[in-house]
Amino acid sequence: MAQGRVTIVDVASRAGVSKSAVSFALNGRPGLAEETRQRILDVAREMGWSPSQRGRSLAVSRAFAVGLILARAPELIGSDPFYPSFIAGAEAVLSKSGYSLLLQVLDDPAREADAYHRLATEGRVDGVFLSDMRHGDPRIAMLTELGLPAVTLNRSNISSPFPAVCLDDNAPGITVATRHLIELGHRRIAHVTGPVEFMHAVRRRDAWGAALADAGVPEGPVVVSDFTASGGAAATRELLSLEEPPTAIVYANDLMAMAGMVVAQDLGFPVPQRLSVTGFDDTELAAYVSPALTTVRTSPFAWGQHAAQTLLQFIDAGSAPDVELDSPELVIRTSTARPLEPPLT
Amino acid sequence: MAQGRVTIVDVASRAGVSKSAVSFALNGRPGLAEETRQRILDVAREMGWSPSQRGRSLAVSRAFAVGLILARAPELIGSDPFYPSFIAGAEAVLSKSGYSLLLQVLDDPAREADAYHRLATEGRVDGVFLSDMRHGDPRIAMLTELGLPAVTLNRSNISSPFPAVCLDDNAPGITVATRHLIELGHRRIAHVTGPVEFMHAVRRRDAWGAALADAGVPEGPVVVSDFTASGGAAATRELLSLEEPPTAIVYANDLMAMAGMVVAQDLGFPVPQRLSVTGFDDTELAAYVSPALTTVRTSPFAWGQHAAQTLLQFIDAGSAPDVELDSPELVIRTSTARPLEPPLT
DNA sequence: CCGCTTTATTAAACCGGTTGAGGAGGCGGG
DNA sequence: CCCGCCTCCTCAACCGGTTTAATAAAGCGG
Repeated sequence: MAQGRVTIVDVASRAGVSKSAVSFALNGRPGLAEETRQRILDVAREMGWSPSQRGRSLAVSRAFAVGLILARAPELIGSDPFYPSFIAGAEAVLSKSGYSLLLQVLDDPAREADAYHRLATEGRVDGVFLSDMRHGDPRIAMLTELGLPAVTLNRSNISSPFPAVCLDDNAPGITVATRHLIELGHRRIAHVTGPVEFMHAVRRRDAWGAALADAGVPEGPVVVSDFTASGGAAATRELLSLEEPPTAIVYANDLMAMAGMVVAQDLGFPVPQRLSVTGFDDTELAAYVSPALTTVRTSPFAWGQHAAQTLLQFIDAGSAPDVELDSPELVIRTSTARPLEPPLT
Repeated sequence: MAQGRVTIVDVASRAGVSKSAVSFALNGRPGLAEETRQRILDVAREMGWSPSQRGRSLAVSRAFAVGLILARAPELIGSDPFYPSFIAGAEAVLSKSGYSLLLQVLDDPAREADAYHRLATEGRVDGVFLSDMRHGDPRIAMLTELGLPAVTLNRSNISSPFPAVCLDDNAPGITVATRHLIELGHRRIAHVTGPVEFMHAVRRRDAWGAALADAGVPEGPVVVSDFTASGGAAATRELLSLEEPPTAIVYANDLMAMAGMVVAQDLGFPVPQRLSVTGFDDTELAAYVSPALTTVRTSPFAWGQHAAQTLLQFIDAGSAPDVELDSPELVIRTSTARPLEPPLT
């Protein structure tokens, strides 16, 4: 059974009307007697018919799908809890609107341009999410050229015709984390950042620097890392081998912070007694390591929801306002404390 | 510019041939002069044309996409590194074949049936991955009924018309972890498992039990948990409050194990001196916690690759053999050691 | 009872490809 | 010289919907 799929003409003939009538009924268009509409819908339900997305897509020139392209090394994707939650949030609003999410994962960032190009020319999607914004991000020009709608997750540093949905774009999360350390009395505060090609990495770095400058605290050392546990461990080892090791480290994500804490304790820097540590993300595990990690709680789920909402609106209406999500909050746990020796003021 | 997309007829007229000719050239069908074929392809490339997936899909009654439906709570998805890696692996082979991955995330497992139904009747996908197999999994009957091809990730306990791609299906990973603990001299070995509706949870439990029975070691206590850090912490607290606490715990994933280690140390059970711990997954962080976690290394990426390969073959040919991936390997680190007091034999 | 408007419905074109049947031209064999 | 066949290519139908324009029927004022 279920050999030949049931199509609109099957429904039409069963209901004794033309296929146009079925289409009208389905899409709630005016010009059909209420009774007829009802009968058609009843027959459709009874026959278990849903309109073929293929036919529909072709007719209305829409894919009813949006794309997300991840151009990160697979192992990095796995450890970062951001995407799954973001996707869950986006999916929640997409599926409600009959849209699907097309996910593409690239190991080789060089093939990224090609991937967007194909998504666009093949007409597989009506729009895309642009994540991990970079400096002078080339994807913006490319998508403009292709005529493919997009939404950027936070802003790039170049002007863009696409709406931006921002969460912690100016890194107030890092600002408040840094301030927290300053208030505790720290004066040698280091920073472990992500790859500098990412906007969010430099924004966080800048926010950290500005918070220090505001308080008249000299800028501590910075190590550029890569968001992985091994990178965080290496960066920490580097910082703690300095002649004057920092008394606190602001990490750009939880994973590096958690790995860093272990390294610190191994090197004879108990946390938080001799080293305070802050993370970023508030992954579930952060509350269950020892000491529990003080970190910045972001809400990727909400971010996904708003990004999807904005993207759909932009696709529909041709324009959509930027969205600024609530600043993330600092979750203070036990990985931060006053420094052992008070600073010489 | 880019107003009207370039279509097959544009290419045809530009190349001075019919659209059939263009189609033939594109799909490498015989019956075209080599020179003509080349000219057509040149024109197509020059005009930047890729065939519209919409038209193609409709004509050949194929979606050129496969689906993955995740019916887990969003926060659980985020912390589990399995899916991102699995998806990356699947994507690697899918995109090579011109297929896309449709990802759907459901908060409410009750809506799962509906989701599969729509995917099938709307014709959005040509097949799906079935993950997190459950006892007497109802999805198998549903998909059979819908005529939607599928591949199951490990087997269900009911017969299935779909090929299964198995990794650690009989949980040899847990077996070897348990044996490792037995060899170290442990005699009170507990187990923290995932929700029992999942096949893999009970398979792991059974493997643990069998390994103990094989060695003539009495079965230790079992706590059913939920794969989360908080669940792992709670389970550990429960186990260590027993009158006779275990000297070792086999956890069903790393996240629970890592949270469990912290709880243990807090309760005065230093790891590995008074408690040995094994995890499952070998997440990146596992090597960077203290003590470093002894765990079972699975390869979700390879699993994704094989699953996609098998699914495509099954869609194409109507049948595909089951695949049995290599058993995962035990990575011995420092969270396991001989028990303090030798057991009274 | 006619012509005009309004309402309910349908026929047919269209979206952009694929595909089976068929036609034009060249060539070899009878 | 004609026929048949092969090669190369085109025509037109088709996939399953949407949408525009046209038609049939009904309402209505005069």
